[in-house]
Amino acid sequence: MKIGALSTATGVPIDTIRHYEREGLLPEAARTESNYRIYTPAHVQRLSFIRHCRGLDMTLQEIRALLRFKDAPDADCGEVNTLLDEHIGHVAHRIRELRALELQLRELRATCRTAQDTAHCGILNQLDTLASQDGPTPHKASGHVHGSHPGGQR
Amino acid sequence: MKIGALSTATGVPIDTIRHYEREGLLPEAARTESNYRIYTPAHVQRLSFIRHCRGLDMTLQEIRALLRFKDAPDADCGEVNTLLDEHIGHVAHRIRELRALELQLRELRATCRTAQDTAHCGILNQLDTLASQDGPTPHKASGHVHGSHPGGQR
DNA sequence: AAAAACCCTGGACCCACTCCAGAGTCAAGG
DNA sequence: CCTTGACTCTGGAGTGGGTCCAGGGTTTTT
Repeated sequence: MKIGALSTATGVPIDTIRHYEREGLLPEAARTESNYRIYTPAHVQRLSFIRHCRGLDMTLQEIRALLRFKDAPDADCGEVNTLLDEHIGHVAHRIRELRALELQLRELRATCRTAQDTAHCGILNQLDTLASQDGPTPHKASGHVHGSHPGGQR
Repeated sequence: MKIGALSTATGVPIDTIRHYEREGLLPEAARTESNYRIYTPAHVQRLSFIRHCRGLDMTLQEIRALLRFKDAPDADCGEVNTLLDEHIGHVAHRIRELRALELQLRELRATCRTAQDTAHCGILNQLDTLASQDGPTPHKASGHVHGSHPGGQR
């Protein structure tokens, strides 16, 4: 199958497939005479695996590590556990952060119940006041779970 | 005060201050004869405001919008509410996603209690099996709250 | 006067894509 | 046979929110 077929088979955009190949997650595909990539069912399986891991919010690096374990069937699986435990830790950490955040935002929102002019807006005033004390700082790479906005996807 | 003083006063790295200026969040500072930026207490206040909003995980775009409202004291504050409500929505949405994710990850982790060789590792096998059905896909820009890994910070 | 500390600009880099330009390839229809 | 359109290729740029660096100039301290 060619790349378009792999794409529809897995639901993964073509550009992303090529990206995974460049990043060494998918092995380089065989080529036709006209330089088209040719994929096998094994590729479908591997791509689905990658995609599932991405769905679990793992980085490509983590997935690469997981794939290395998969490719070395005699290796110790303890490291797989470790990797996963760390990932769970990051996710749990980020959830706690976001919950604290949501609470703050709701409190902030409560300071403005009705629409008035911005000069008297409780929200803006509150943000000003909070700014002169010092509230939360943008989260640094404390874990590895990032903010509330999607990355580079449009 | 010069940029270093502003940096220590607010705890915001120098590079980040210049970045905010380039992005139009901080007004361009006056310059000395030798082209050094000179800041006033008003800058400290504004930078703290920005930083507090970033701490609430708003994008620079959202903060820009908020600052526009702040700079137009007669404008309708209803839009501030709307902006905040949307932001809260995104955060709440991402929390739900991450919770579902954590649950999945814990289930997955439970399939491998003890370290064996990877060929029999419940986790890898499980990921394979899940891959052939189809599980969750990487979250697209459904809200605007992104994944579990920090953005470009080292 | 020399050394250290500060400041400037402009550019590259991070992640995981996403989009695009410009070119080549291939199957179906006229 | 030729055209049209769908498909594929490569390489490069852009996203957000910074961070880091080189290669210079300036100011403060010793």
